[in-house]
Amino acid sequence: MATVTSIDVARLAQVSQSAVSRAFTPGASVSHITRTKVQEAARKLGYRPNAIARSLITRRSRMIGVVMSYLDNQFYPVVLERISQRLQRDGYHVLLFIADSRESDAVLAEILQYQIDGLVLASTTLSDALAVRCSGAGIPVVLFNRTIRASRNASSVTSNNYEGGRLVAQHLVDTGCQRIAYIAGMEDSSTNLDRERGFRDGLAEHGRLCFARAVGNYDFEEAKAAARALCSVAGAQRPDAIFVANDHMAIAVMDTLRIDMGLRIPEDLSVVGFDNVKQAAWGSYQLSSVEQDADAMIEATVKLLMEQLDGELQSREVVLPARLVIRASSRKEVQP
Amino acid sequence: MATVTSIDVARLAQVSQSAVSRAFTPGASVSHITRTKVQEAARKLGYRPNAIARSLITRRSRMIGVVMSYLDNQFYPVVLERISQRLQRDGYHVLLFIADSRESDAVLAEILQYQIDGLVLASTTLSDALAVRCSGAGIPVVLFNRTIRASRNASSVTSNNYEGGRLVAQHLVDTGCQRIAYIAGMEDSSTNLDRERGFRDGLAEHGRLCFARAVGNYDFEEAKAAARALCSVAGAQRPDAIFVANDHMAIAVMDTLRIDMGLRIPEDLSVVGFDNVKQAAWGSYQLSSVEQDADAMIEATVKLLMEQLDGELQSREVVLPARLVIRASSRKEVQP
DNA sequence: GCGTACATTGCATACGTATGCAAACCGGTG
DNA sequence: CACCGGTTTGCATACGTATGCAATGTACGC
Repeated sequence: MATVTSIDVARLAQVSQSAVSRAFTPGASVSHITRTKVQEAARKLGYRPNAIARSLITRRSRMIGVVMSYLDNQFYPVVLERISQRLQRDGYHVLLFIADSRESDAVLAEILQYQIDGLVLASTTLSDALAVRCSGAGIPVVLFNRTIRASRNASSVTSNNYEGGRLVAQHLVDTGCQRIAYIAGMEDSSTNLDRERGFRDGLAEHGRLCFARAVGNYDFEEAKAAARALCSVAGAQRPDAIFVANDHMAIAVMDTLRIDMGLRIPEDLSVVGFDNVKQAAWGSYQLSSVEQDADAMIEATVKLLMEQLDGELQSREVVLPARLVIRASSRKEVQP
Repeated sequence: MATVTSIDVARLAQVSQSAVSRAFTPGASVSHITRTKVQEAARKLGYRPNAIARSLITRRSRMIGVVMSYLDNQFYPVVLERISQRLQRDGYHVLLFIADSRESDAVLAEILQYQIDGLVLASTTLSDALAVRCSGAGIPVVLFNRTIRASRNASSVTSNNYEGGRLVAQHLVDTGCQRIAYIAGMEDSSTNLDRERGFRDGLAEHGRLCFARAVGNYDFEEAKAAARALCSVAGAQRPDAIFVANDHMAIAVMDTLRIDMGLRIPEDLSVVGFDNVKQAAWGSYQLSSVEQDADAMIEATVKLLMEQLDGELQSREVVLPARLVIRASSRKEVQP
């Protein structure tokens, strides 16, 4: 019905369609008088420039594809919220894609048809090949909180997962833990690999080995099972510290240990997570955790995108510092 | 660079551009042989139909705008995730908009320029006027988890907030609570109004009045302050039950009561929330809560959108049943 | 008054696809 | 062979905007 175009506005304002277009283009060559005439007419008709048509000709959609999965983990909703706001500030918008099933690569192809100006991949489940393909197709790709092996093909932003893992090892050793275990996320995700490697190296620096290990696949229920598996043994065989690959799982672990198994944290067991999501600070958990600076990561992501939009073709890997936040879920006494 | 169009494909496949278009349109008039020739050529060139150009001519973008704010509240990320998946199944995509600041109405105008086929408003902070304007502009609008006064102008999907509030009152009275308080969300949001009204009516049915009231504005920190305000009084003046307008706040309240104020839940105080987010079931909280059936709400939302896309102009209000899930945060003993 | 530099305007075209219409084709029947 | 119904095809145009280019207008200095 009310599909009013620039031509309608032009007619009413007694100018050419070009003039209307220019009136809505900042910095275009239009006289003040024409611009106001056009704006007046536009207001009268309720005219809104058609972004689709504009995209077609400018070859810029001002849309950024954001791929996520796993919004259960509170880290990601926060990222999504802020990245969206951040992009809005620059006049970009987020075309959201939730990746879950195995066939998501196929479906994501659809989103690429929208001529998005860039792509943020924040999903662990998506194939590396996809990132390579996109970037090969000339669209800027930034991997968020993950990396891929063929790194020449895409930029990435992560926090220093390796160092974070190392800090945790250091902390647990320093506070006198003897049997230090690890609950992994998705085993071949880059975050998990880096965190675990840093953790093991950190232990090795003190001549320690990882006492036990289980896999939670970044899943709440699997993490509970992993905790039970690790701790359903006699006291001397039980870990006295667990590093869990992210907070989402660490919270599941804490609940299981305390409520299902009657263990005290940190008296019987230190627990440390990763991400420092808001829930880690909740009074009932007070979870020690490695902080990822979401704002800095987002700022870096947007910066990388914009650089590549401006033609800087080379991809970069940004690694931001990680910081251990110690709370009440891990012991504090320093070993003499 | 590799901007390969239907014309390129046509040339390679020795057919007209029309044929290419038809080869990619399900149910179009093309011979099998042509279609395969085209697909072959398309594959060879890495051709992907340009959705922008398609939208321009079909006047369907297959994009649905989704407006959210407040992803801290775990209810919304879950909704966003599922609604996105649900729409993807039907070949639609989500253009995300995060509303926060007061000027968001202006920025949202941008999103409307994208010729979105429909709009889901799941943000309490956005003005009613906006929904009316959009719907007036002929684009289907569904309000999710909220309603507006001028309801003829937009469909809405809510759970039965009124009944939910009533159930909570009933439950608290039944379990012998005497001084029943309420912590409100945003005071003029429809969810808060309905929940509170149902709650008060439920109390009134038993000849009770709301014992005390504070406002948390659906904010974590404000909810903590509200809890402190209500409970920093001598025992006999302290509520022995609090209905909190949503789980997000209820968890803040529980932490404050238990940890900052040393109260026991439910022995000293029953706490009941609303939404039944996943965290309510976490072992450390075991929060009794009114369940909103997110899947049913999403299904209804998508159904409404599709109906209106098919030309059914009339708007409808869908109200889905709410159900009280009783856990350990509220007393169980039934009064004789 | 003339020439020049510059700001403003309109014309025409392009972006990549979908689709109405008429032409071409195909197979079968009389 | 002519004819017919049905299918397939290509031509031409449309969607709504941006922009290069030439044309027009404006102001100023000589």
